Amino acid sequence: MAAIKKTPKSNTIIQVAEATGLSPATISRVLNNHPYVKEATKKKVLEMIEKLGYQRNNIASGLRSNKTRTIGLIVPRISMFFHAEVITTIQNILYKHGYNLTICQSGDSVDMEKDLIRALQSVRVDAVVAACTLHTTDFTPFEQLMASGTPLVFYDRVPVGKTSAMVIKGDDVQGGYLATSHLIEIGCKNIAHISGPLDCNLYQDRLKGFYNAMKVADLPVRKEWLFYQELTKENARTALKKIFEGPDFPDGLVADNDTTAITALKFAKEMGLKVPQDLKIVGYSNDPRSEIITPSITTIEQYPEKMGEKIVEVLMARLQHKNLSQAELLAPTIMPVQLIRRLST
Amino acid sequence: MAAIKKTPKSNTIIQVAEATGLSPATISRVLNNHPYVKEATKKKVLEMIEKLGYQRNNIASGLRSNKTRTIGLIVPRISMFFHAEVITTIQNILYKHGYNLTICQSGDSVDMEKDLIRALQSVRVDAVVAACTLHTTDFTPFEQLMASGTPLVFYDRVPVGKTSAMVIKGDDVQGGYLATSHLIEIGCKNIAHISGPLDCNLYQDRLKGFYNAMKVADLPVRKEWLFYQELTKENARTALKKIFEGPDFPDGLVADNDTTAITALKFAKEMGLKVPQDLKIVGYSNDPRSEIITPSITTIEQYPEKMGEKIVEVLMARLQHKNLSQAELLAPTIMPVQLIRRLST
DNA sequence: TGTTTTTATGTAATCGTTTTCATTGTATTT
DNA sequence: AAATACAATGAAAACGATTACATAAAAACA
Repeated sequence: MAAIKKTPKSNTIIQVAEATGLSPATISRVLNNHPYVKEATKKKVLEMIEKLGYQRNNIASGLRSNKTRTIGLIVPRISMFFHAEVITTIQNILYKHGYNLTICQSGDSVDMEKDLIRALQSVRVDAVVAACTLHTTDFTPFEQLMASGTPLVFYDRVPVGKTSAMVIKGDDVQGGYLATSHLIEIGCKNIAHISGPLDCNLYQDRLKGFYNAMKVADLPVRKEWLFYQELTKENARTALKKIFEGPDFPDGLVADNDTTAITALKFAKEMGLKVPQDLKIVGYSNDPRSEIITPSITTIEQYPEKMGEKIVEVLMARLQHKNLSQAELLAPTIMPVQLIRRLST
Repeated sequence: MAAIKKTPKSNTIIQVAEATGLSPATISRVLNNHPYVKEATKKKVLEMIEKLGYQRNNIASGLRSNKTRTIGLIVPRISMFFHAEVITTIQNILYKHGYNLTICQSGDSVDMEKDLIRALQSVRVDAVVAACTLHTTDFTPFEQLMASGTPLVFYDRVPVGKTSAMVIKGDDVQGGYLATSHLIEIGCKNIAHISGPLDCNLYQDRLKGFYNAMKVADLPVRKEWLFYQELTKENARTALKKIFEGPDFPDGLVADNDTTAITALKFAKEMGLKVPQDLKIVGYSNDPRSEIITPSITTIEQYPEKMGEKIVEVLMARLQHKNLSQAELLAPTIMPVQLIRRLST
């Protein structure tokens, strides 16, 4: 006959209260370092907590106080270099502030994203940080989240219209401009551009930057060399095939992510084109792979750590003082980008 | 005079009860699809829930039921390809089971790891999944976690001694063996090995595999070509410098991760050595970079998705039936690995 | 010294569920 | 038709903290 396994009962504030001869309220005050607690009692309580190995139950605490000290984060994929870096920075800083981070991946699925918002809402996170799906055009789930009182900050992939959420984005117009004008400066006259779905602010902006640069240089934009699909390896290949079925070839390519730039590099090699002599390529994001490949790829650095820092800064300001000016809340913060020149150009 | 902003009060089970003329208990039963609820009432309740936009408060639910439907995960870094893949798989499968995942990064710091265990404990996760720090030798924080009743599964980086936790690891002995014997088969006689800290099961095992292969081939192991530092780019460089200051050079290198293999490739290029002619290199983990670099690097595939699936399988078995045999709980599961041959060998 | 203020603590209500127990109604058995 | 089972619901007690309110003790003031 097997012994009945009883779950080891973790001890509570009440155990601590009894052991010290104080009331639960006082223990709670010590835990939350409330000012009105005598130094001696505080010490006594802390010692007892240590002795009993007491661990505050954040679930109970959260229920009563309506604060979970947890931030939810929704991101398309943690395996994307840029996002991994942003997340790590956020997590480290939040940790110092005593907050936990719950990381969720939407996998670029709008439905999943919607589900995740609900899930985070139902665990009552104190705030949400989100980089949207490529295809998120309906922001009502996010609006509902905010309506229920949860602060929300979007980063990188943000709503295109107006929103009452906080917004932190990279300077993608500038990024697109830098990439394109760099190609122009080093002599490209016929530039192709593989961009992403225009639902997404990222690609809208980078495209705008592209057009700006072309206009400044007075170069014509060839529509048949412009693509707006999701930036996967496969899509890159089909786009490249179309571009290089002629009649003439471009001498420069702006790729809106590094995966596409890498694929283009391979494709060029297969076609017997020399990079950078025959074709110059610029990527986007400074993925580690872009540095490692031969030739290394010129790309746009987005400074993910800086963005992570800014996100937490804005978030904490909102969470703590919460008396931010309207202006401060409504104006999107735009983070600088830089061109990293390498051997592909 | 500014309008006082009152937090929008999210509605509760009680609102739903009043709106339907039922008791909170019944609403709760519907929510947990308890069998004893009339089909008609169930329908009525669900409609009202929809209508009111009611959202279950998982904090309250968790407090009462002692189940949060959240799994905690501790991992050194999400930016490591292998872990990112494992995590994504775990998250997707858990999601289907109705569980959330809280992802934490230890940054390979033992102190941080300890803190994270406490943090997860205090949010009362239903279970913890962990890949340890490189330097974790004291497992008492983990033991305490289990003592408090939280199921624990280690994966990849696991305790070396005996543990009552569930363990899922790659076949690193085999991995080390495959890498080494492959080099031997293609003609290497003088093989160097850059491994990691031997505190970690990974490197102990891979080293064991290395020794096994060398022994089978009756090749001598040169201690001055053996390294046990953390596998960073910088450490790889210093190791390589030592190896290649002579008097003679190895013709093969087993690198215990791909970062090291990549660094070795660059180093060889700088030295004017041709890979694979002068030096053959094998890496570990099949990081995407290993495929992209020129020449592409032979490496050991660890099938992260398979491991992720196994982790959830074991976890759910434990969480649901929890009547697993002792044997099943105590025997570590070992996942197969495979050599991916590329141009570096 | 008596009164007021401040500090330190306790009492008890509360957060929103789940769940035990009790109760009612309906079906089944004899 | 009476006795018994079972299905469907409600009432109220948890879960473990926080916190508004009450009270006691100490300090400051008059």
